[in-house]
Amino acid sequence: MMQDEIRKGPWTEKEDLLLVNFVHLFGDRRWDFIAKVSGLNRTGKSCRLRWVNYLHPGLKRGKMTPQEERLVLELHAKWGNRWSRIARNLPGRTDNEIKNYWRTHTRKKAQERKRAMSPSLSSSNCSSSSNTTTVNSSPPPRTGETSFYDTGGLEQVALAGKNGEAVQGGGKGYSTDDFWKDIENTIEPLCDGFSEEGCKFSCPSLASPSWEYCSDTLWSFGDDEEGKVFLPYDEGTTFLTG
DNA sequence: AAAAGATTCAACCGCTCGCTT
DNA sequence: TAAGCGAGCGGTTGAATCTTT
Repeated sequence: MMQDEIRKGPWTEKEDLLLVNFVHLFGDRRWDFIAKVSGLNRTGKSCRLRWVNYLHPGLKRGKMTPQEERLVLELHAKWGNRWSRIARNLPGRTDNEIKNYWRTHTRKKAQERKRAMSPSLSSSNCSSSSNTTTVNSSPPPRTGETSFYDTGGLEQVALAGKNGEAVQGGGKGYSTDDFWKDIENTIEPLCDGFSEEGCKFSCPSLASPSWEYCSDTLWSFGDDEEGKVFLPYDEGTTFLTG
């Protein structure tokens, strides 16, 4: 078969599209298999990570909302560094994202504390109670919160996939929704006549932006204990687990 | 306008867990 | 029951981007 030089490092748009297609064909479980048959020259692990952290259609990108921040703090206080567990209670957020957020958050706090302690020992600053919900630090406004993919980059890739080559920039006004519809269209021909028992996707369901579908993946709730969590997510959408 | 420093985020690594044979 | 394999998780790192001087 192909030269099996395992690729590492950043993913290209082409690889992304390829991966998305194959995940839709074979499901998001058999990563090793997908890695092999796709010809990506990536490890299954790498494919999974890319999918989970970046390509998954249910992902919310961009800044954490204050509610999410609060929830992260609360859950972290409860569970510690169980990022995936915490992530399960924040639909659209990945463990990696939360982990990164937490790191940033704690570092910032540490710095604040240091600053508060060193110069004048200002006693007024009692905000640094170990890990409770005193959140004064929403992440700094990152202008240009839009990445290539935020601005429809991946969508463009999808289109590119259709047209056979990459499209640069300017993917405005093209929603994630549209993207997944596109993907659907892109891969439908592939699905046709391909009956792999592992292909648990019926293509038409792909476009669903909400992807509650994920019964057994990313954001399945209530796998445990005090799992009843109110999620202040999305115009009043309330998830109750248990 | 350029350089330096700080921050964020994507990706890799190693370990553990769970399923299958 | 034990061994092997694949998937998932948490920690860590390095590149890219943004902010400040």
